[in-house]
Amino acid sequence: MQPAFVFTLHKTEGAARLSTFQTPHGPIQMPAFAPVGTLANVKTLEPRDLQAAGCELILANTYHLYLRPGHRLIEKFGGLHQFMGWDGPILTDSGGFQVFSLGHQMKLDEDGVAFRSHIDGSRHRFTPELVMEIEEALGPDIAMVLDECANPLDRNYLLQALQRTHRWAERCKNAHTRQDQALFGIVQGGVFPDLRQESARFLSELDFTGYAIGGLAVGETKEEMYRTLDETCPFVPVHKPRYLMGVGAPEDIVEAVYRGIDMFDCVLPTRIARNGALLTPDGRLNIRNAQYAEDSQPVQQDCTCYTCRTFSRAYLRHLYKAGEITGLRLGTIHNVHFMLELMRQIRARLAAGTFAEFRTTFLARYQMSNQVVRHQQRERYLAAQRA
RNA sequence: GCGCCAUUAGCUCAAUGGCAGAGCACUUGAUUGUGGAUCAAGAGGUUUUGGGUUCGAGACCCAAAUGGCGCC
Repeated sequence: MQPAFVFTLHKTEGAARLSTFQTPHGPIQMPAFAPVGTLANVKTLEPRDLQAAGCELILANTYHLYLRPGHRLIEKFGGLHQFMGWDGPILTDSGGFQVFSLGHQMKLDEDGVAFRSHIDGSRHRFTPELVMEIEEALGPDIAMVLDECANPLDRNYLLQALQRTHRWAERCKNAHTRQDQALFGIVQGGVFPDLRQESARFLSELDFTGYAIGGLAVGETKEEMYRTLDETCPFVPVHKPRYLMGVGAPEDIVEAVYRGIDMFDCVLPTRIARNGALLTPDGRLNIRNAQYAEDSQPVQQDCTCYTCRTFSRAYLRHLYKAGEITGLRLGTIHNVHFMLELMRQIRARLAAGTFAEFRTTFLARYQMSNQVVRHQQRERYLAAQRA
């Protein structure tokens, strides 16, 4: 019988990897980016929009869906894929992160975590076993273990939290039964190389289908995050997918691929789209800025997304200023397309063996533009205003 | 025609005769295992006009303008 999950490493360039991860709902070309659809919905988008952007993986959330509408209800509808009308691969986060960031009156002990709902204050308790039950009911292709995402700089606390997270990982592994669902472990340890390596070693022995690096992009500097990846990736299994949770910004993704990461999820592109920040190769563009009021160009000149093929910056700005929901949707369509196009370029460059060069030129253009080009644009705009 | 009330930032409104402010709107930032939220910073004033009282007036007095209400 054919195994449900096959990870194929096609090529490497330095630490960077070009690969494919086969799932029951299709292959995921890696490095991959997963837009976040916490509530079984990528905000403002529909499955056909995601398909149009070339999306091969989306993320949903155990904590949120357990609270509302409930995992048993989703199970009755045949699982997440059928419930939300998306037949591509889905990953669910375990809810660990959300309990710590959203839940009220959280109480941790060896057995699990008690918390109150951020929606209605009702009392709940997550254990590794319950979270596995919920994720199996939700039915994503990839489930995540319950972990604790602690302050990455608090070494004393991390020491204790790490042991518990490891015991929870083991319990998740033992409780997980679905063969058509992959279970990923989550390496923790903050910014400390010895803790990360200990975590990677411990989890490697449990033989998960894939490995996530958690607890980053939560308060440490970018330099600390990159250094932590340098010191962690060599210690996770080579022939398994590597997933950097919660990252990220375009520059972070390029840097993380360079250090050996295969997959990402992040709310950033969709969230900032709803606030008018649109991604371009020349850096972020805030479509609400006054300088775009009469700008007839598309958001991004060479972009093939529906938004850029169809509408001017002036029209988008108008929609945002007027609070029209279509603006949020068109902005989200563009940002998701931008991220997935970035991943396609990364894969093409890895295939061609020119990723290192791409990293340099992409970052130079993306970051320089933030400081220089946009400053010049702004100066020109202000000069025009004075005239 | 007479009487009463009102007039302060783009809008809605504060401000014992003693430094002219807030909310919204506007201009910029921020946003990393979702937050259409929120946060941070900034700009914005001949207090309707003209006189007067006072050491000092957005406030008190006189007149005008504009708006609202009431009564012949």
